[in-house]
Formats: sequence, C-alpha cells, structure tokens
Amino acid sequence: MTNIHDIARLSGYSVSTVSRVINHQKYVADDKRQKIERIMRDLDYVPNRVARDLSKGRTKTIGVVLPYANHPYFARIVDGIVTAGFAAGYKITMLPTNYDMTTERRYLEEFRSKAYDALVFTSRSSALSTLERYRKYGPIVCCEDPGADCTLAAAYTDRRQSVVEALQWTQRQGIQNLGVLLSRNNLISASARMTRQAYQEVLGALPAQNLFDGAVTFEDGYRAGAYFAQLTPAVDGILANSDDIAAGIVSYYREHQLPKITVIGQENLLSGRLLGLPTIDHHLEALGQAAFKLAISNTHTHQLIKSKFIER
Amino acid sequence: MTNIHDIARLSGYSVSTVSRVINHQKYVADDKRQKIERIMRDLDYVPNRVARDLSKGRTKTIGVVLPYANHPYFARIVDGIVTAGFAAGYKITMLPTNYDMTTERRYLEEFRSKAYDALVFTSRSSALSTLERYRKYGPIVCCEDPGADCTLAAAYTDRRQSVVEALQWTQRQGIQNLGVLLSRNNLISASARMTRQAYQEVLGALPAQNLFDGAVTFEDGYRAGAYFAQLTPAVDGILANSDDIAAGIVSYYREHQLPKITVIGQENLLSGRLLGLPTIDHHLEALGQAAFKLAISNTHTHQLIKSKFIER
DNA sequence: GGTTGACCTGGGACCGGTTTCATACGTTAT
DNA sequence: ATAACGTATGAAACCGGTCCCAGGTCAACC
Repeated sequence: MTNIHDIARLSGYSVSTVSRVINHQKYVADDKRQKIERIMRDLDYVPNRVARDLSKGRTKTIGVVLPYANHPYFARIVDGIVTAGFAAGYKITMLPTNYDMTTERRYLEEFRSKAYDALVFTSRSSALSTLERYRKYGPIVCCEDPGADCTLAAAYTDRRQSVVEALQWTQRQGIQNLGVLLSRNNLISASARMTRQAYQEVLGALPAQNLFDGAVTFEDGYRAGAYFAQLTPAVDGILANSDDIAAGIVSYYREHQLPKITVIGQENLLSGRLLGLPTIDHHLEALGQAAFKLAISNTHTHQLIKSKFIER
Repeated sequence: MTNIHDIARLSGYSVSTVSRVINHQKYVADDKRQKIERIMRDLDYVPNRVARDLSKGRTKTIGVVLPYANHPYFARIVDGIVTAGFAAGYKITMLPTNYDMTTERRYLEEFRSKAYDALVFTSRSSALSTLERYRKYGPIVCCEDPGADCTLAAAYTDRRQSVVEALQWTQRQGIQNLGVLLSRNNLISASARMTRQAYQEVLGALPAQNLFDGAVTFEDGYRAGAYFAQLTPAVDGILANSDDIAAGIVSYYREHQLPKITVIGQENLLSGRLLGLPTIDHHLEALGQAAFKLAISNTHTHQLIKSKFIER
C-alpha cells in the first residue's frame, strides 16, 4: 500500500509538504502542489484514516449503546443519531448490550481506549455513577433525566408529564381501573420511574397486580393481554409502553372475543395507527439528534424533548 | 494520557515486555508480569485502540451501507449483521446514503483509507462494476444476486422464486388483474428485476399501469392505494414490496370504503400480521448474519437465503 | 564439554499520518 | 539599511502501539 512517504519520495518533496497538500493548507507553491496532486492521483493514493485518527487523537466516531438493535424504540433514536451524525461527518457505531452489564462495562473500557469520541447510552443497566466515572474520558450522553447534579449530558423525553396527560385523558373517558406495562420495573429504568410517578400523581397508588413487567415485544403484549384478561377486579384500560406492545394486548383481546378495552400505546408507531390506538409520541428522532449534538459538544447540558399525547 | 512507554519506564522493563503482558503472551517471568500488571492498574492504563489498529492494519469494524437507517427492511438486515458482528467481536458502523451515489462513492473511498475491514452493501445506487473496482481493497458483500461471474461476495433472498409462489397463489385465489409495487424500478435494483421476472414468468407481460414505482413507506402505500383504486380495468389484487406499504394500501381502501381486495405484503412485519395479510418472509436477520460472515471470510461466495411465502 | 532448545528480555524498525519548529527568501515599512 | 512580516519548505518529534530479531540464561541430552 502506498503511503505518504512514497508520495514524498517520488515527488522529491518532504512529507510535511505532502501533508499540507493533502489537507489543503496554505503555504504550498502552486507548481509543487500540482505535481504532488498528480502523483497522488497516479499512484491511487488515499491517506490512511487510522493513522490520521491516531495522530489527531480523535476518531470522528460516536458509539451508541443500546440493548437491542432492531427494536422500534431504539431504532428511532438511532435513526436520529445517524442522521445528525451523517450531517456532521461523524460515523456511528452500534454497541448492543442485551442489557448485560458486563458488556456495557466492556464498551466503557473501549471508550477509555479512545475508540470513540463520545458515547451515547440510549438505555443502561449500569448505575449512573458508573457512567459518571468514565465521564473524564470524554462526553457521555444518556437518554433519560439523570438529575440536576449529574455531570453527564442528557437528552430525554418528558415521560412523566406526557403520561400524566394520558392518564388524565383516561379519567375523562371514565376509565376506572387501569393496567400498566413496563419494560423494566427496576431502579435503573428512568422510564419506569417516571411512569410510576405519573400514575401515583394522577391515580394514586398503583396496585401491584395492575402492573405487568418485562414487556418489550408484541408477544410480550400478547402475554400481558392474557394476564390482564383474567384479572379481578377487571381492568377497563391499559397503558402500554409501546404501540407494538399495545397491539399485542389488543390482539389477545380480539382473538379471544373479549370486550374491547382502551389500550394506550407509545411512540406513535404504525401498529398503533392501524389499530386506532391513542398513543404518546416521544419524538425519538429528535431525541437522537439532540443526543448526538450533545455528544460532540462536550457540555453537560440536560435537554428536554417535549412529548405529545395523541388521542384516537 | 498514560501510554505503553510510561508503563515501561515506570516498571523498569521494556516496551516489548509490557506489550507481551498486555496481550497475554508467553515468555514473561511471573514476577515481572505481576509488577507490570500492578502498575497498569495503578495508573489506570488501557491500551489505545487506534494505535493498535494502525499497527495491526485492521480495525475490526465493518461498514454497512444502507439508504435509510430506520426502515424495517434495512433495520432487520442490520440487526442480523450487528448480532453476528457482536458475537465475533466486530463493531458495526452505519453508513447511510439516501441512495446518493456521491455518498456511496465517499464510503468506498473511506474503505480504501482502511477505515473498515469490510463493507456490506444492503442496497446500492452505484453500478456493480464500481463496487468490484474497490474489491481489491478488501471484502465487499452485496445483498443481492450479482451474477455468477461477479467477484463480490453476496448474500441474497430468492425473491424471484418466492414471488413466483405468491403469484401462483393469487392465481389459485382467482385473482385476475394484479398490481405491483416496487421501491425503485430501475436497472440497479435486483429486487425490482426479480419481481418483474417473476411476474413475467407467471402472469406474462406486466402492464405499465399496473406498476407503482417509488414505494418505500406506509404513506407511499397509501398513495399507491389511491392510484390503484381509480384504475380501469380495476385491479383485484396487489403485491406490495413490504407489509408496511401493503398496510398503506389497505388503509386507503378501508378509509374510502372500497371493496376489499387481496394485498400481499413482504418481510412478515407486525403490520401485515395485524391486518392478516399474506406475506413473504425473506428472513432478513439470517441474511444479515450471512452477509457478516462473508464479510470477514474474504471469499466471493454467493449465498442464497430461502424465503417463505405465508398465506393468511 | 558442547550442542540443543525452551524461556526470557530489550532494541528498534514499523504502521502512516500530523504538527512544531527552524530556516530562508522576498517585500514592504521605517 | 534594516527591521518586520508573509510565504514556502523540510527535519524530526510525536501519536501509541506491534513485532521481528538478536542475545542471554539455564537445564537436558549425547
């Protein structure tokens, strides 16, 4: 493979001058510039990206940590990050975790090794304090509200507020007993925390039996449907954590000819639109774009993306 | 930032020995190994990934070229690539093109610059011969049948055969006049070519007015529905190029209270399932996994992934 | 006692760029 | 006449690793 030294040798000029030509810098005489450019073209020369990155100390690459690559929630965020990254000349690398903490830790160590200029956590299993420990190696963005004193940058939806709106809507609809689905009902998940808070705020204490945990896919929604269908006292409304999951619930109720109940989805996906379900659009592409911009700005700004409740 | 030379200096041993410790190689005395390991831990040292990549001449990164990041077709392929890549310790970088040839070319040039060990084209705008010209810089995989004499590796669905099956099924259903949707009806798109071939084979010449081109999203499907609904002679069946797009057609027909017609989707997505549409599952995750394996194997194997027609 | 081979260690070239600094020349201002 | 400055160029350090090769020790074997 031909390198910058070959070009220098063949052109009779120094490596420095060739480097100046490559980078379109000032202070190169026109005739020499042209000669060097011709030789580079003749030899089919392209500067080595990795060498450049090493020398410059940056990779123009952002790592995106996410549990599953092909899940609509994360796909929409990634879409936003990729779009914004493309416009800014950054590459986006996918870092799937399956919510495995060891894997997350491995990515954090890779971050220390300068493989990425910044890291975006679309979701996480590790403690926030763990992420903060790696903050000194570069910008880290999380997609949740990490609290005012957190030094991480953050872009997040106003899930609490939008869920409050959705719940108030159910009250106006006369819904008495509402079931709730969460993906991960633990202390780590900000999404779960916000949803519980909103429930508490509008409807009071959430009965344990009205909560279905571990909902990620359509199939999970289907199982949740089976669960809620046999519940006493019966629920007359369910707040799902995604339209696809809501669709699973609706499918169960339909297939078993159960009375129709109100199911609210989230993310404004095609499935919810097809079934005419009310939903909450969290504007995840915008969230992704915001996350990217924070990643390359190296601040610790916390940025709220407004969500929108959509009646149907 | 502390580097390998710091560790060498502080430990009193040579860079070579430190390198051996880092890489868990033989021929390091136990006491020295332990001392070096302790110093690395004390200094919080992590080897620089970029330097390593430069030295080794590889990045353990695969670039995935795709038109849109958040489209179910490509998302499923990417999912397969990411899953297989993760298992093999490779990073996956997304390279969105919007079908812009200049952008594709830029990625090919980046490939020459050793930024990626291999490139996977999930779709393309450039000519195959263009891609082949870059073949000498490393493995390039395309996700279509590039023809027997093509030196690129390839993983692709048997779209022609599966569409033939779908069309034969429509015949058995008594469908007389079938409309067809394509995403890009040009010479580049193998998917369009295979679909046209299958139509020719089963139903004969495809009337120009029965073809709707440029269908990518649900909204496109909706527009296609509007188009086909006003057509004379009326179509009594439509083959769409994805379930989401098929759902667009169905939505149009529903919303305008038009007589129900048979719409066949593709990719076996949730939308098709919800609407009970027959579909063709092209097993795109498997395709992605196959593409990844080809990418790191540096052969020019052509691999067919069987598709499956699903009646509903 | 000499050869062989396994084990251990360090020097230094190499991967392929960027960037700082020293130098030198030609104008222009003082 | 000379200081000052803009332009042009190259040498060499630097980014931070890998790895080949030379050299040394020590035990086993003939």
